[in-house]
Amino acid sequence: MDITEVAKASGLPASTLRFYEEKGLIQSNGRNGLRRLFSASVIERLALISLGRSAGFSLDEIAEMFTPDGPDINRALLSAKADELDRTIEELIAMRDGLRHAAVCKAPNHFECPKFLRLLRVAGKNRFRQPNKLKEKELK
Amino acid sequence: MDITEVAKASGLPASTLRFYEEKGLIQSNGRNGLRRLFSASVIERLALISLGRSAGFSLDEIAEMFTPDGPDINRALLSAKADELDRTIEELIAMRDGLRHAAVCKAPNHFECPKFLRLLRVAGKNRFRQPNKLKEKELK
DNA sequence: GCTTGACTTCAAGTCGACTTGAGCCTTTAT
DNA sequence: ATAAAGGCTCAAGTCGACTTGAAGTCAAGC
Repeated sequence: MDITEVAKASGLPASTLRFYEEKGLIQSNGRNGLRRLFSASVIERLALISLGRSAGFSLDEIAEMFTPDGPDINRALLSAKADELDRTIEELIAMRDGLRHAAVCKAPNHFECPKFLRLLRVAGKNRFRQPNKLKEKELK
Repeated sequence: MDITEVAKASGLPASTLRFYEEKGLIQSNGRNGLRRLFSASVIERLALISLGRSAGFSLDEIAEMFTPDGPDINRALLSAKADELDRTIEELIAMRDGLRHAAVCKAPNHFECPKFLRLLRVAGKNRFRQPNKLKEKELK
């Protein structure tokens, strides 16, 4: 497959594919003149990369997982991420409940509402970095 | 309170407080010489900002919420974010289950495991940008 | 009176994951 | 034969939320 086909099949722009190749996340198996040739299996690989990204792995972490240096490093890492996700999920649930409440709360000032204050305490504990916002292009 | 007290009370570095002030997220009420003076209420405000960040609002969005131009813009926005969080939570739950499964799965290749493939499909739908990783400093 | 240390401003740097641009080379259609 | 389409490389730019650095100001203690 050439890069455009891979781009279409995966939904990723060609620039990203080149970038991933440079990072060692995918390989092209040869060239046709200048042009990269990919085997069809790269699609699954890309799906796996998407999956990893969605689960919160960085590209570097994903790259490591693809070159198994140790025996069970992957499994340990996977479990650890699952645990991490678990915590994140609980935080988000508290957050969601708080938002929903705040949206309908009658109290003139949220600080007078005990429910809200409880939420505030939860949130205070979990200050983690947030994703960048999506760009227009990525939204449609 | 001076900036160091606020920093201690809020857990945020002074640089962040200056940055927030510049962005209009907080106000200092006067100076002692050059030095900013803050009223104690800034602490609650900062907690609210933290809360907003944790819930996925950008600083700009938070700033907007603090200057209510419309009547119920806040409530609508809060509800919308709650809905958004709800979707995110479901995705993360699928992701977590998938990771947990992958960590113990016996299949030599995950692509041969139906459970994993199902997860892969879910993940494929939700490619959203991920947070930057935390820095050392922020971890401890 | 002079150092020290905490504050100040303003500009520039950082992080990760890409994207964009400039300038070149090839294949394909006219 | 020539031009458009599309791939190539490499460097630089982008995004948001801060952080860092240089250079200056100021009050307090010796």
